[in-house]
Amino acid sequence: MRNYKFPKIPEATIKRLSIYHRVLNELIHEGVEVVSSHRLSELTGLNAPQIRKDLTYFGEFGVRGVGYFVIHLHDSIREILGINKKWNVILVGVGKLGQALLSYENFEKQGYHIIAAFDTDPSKIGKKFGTNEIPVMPLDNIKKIAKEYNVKIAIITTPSESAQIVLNVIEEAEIEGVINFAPIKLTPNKKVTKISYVDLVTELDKMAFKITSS
Amino acid sequence: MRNYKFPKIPEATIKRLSIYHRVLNELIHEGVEVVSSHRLSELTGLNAPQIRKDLTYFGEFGVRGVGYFVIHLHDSIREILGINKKWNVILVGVGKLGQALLSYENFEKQGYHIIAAFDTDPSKIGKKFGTNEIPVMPLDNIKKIAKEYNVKIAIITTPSESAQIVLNVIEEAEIEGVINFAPIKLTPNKKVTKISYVDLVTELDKMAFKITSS
DNA sequence: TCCTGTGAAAGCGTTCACAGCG
DNA sequence: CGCTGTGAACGCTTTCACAGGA
Repeated sequence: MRNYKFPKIPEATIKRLSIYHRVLNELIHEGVEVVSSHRLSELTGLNAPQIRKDLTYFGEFGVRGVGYFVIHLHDSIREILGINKKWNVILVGVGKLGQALLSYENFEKQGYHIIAAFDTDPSKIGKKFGTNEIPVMPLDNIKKIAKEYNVKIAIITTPSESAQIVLNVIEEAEIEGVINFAPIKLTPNKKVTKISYVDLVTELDKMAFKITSS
Repeated sequence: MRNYKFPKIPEATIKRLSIYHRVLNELIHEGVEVVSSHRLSELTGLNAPQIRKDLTYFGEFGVRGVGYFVIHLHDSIREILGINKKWNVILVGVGKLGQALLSYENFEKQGYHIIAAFDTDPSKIGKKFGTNEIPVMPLDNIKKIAKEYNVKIAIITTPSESAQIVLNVIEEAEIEGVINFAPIKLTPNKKVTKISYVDLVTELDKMAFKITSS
């Protein structure tokens, strides 16, 4: 397997790769075989030199005078992002938002399989959610399940008060990546732990500012 | 009212202001009266000069040798972001994710009031969701409700296929800001329309990359 | 002395013009 | 000729060291 530990890839480039990947998916379904950076620009709203630059961080995927072969580029991006294989994921905090994510079909479509959910509420344990019938278990089981299913990513959708404790448990289970929906800063105990934040109120605040200041 | 149309405020600064605001909220509840940029740094994980710089884009809020008065800074940020008043918001697309957001209490707490939800599914129309009993209406009502309640922000949680059509309707209703959860690029018809994207699969893709490449 | 405010420098990401090649 | 690949320039954001003031 190729080593993609390049030194200076902008975080924003990775985000855009994910978007190219989605668009290429659609092009494949439409039967399109070749696409230019200009066409990708139209489809994504990003500009063409940006797209070319992003791609060349990882190699030369295009053909000069022609463009990019859709399937080849799609596969290459999958390999780069590491999504050419299934990822088993767990979710902690089966409130409304957690339940919504357990039913979110795009995760499964993109190869993210939520293998189990966890909650402290006894009335939720044993229940199943989503079309995949994802079972809810007590937090004690996280370590066992994570080992058994090689889980590397966890989603936290607990209230803010519980999120740090949950993170501790998650790190105990050797899970490396956490997507945190709780609006609170988490402090990892291990250096390897990667935490990303999805902050819904912040999104609204940014929008409020834009409207107010325009 | 002061005019905050400053020329060169980084987008990232606005996001951080939202975070400072949240932390200041907590400090107020703890009865803390004064806070230094160093302490804010600990609480947010951002570094202290960054915090000072962010704040001085908008004025001088601190006292040298002392720090920032929590309540004063909190109020100032509210005014800057434009969240010193209630915002009426609508949500379009009452699927699982939409329903979860209709029940998301942090919106209401922060002054974002979802006034109504909209869907094309007749079986959903007339129902009410969330603790605030938010009613679901047909899309035809968007314009009327938006006018009546002075709605400036809409949240789109429809499937990708419907999102562009919904945006068109939203723009008809003179709504300026859209937070789009559908994983598709939307093309606004008006220059004033502001669109922000919350892309859950992209978050997972970024995490997959980080883990794979580490 | 302490902590904020800030200009200047460094660092980083994007844009551009064109070189390179089918 | 067309479209990719890319070094260099540009512009934006963060960092830093210290000036400024209670």
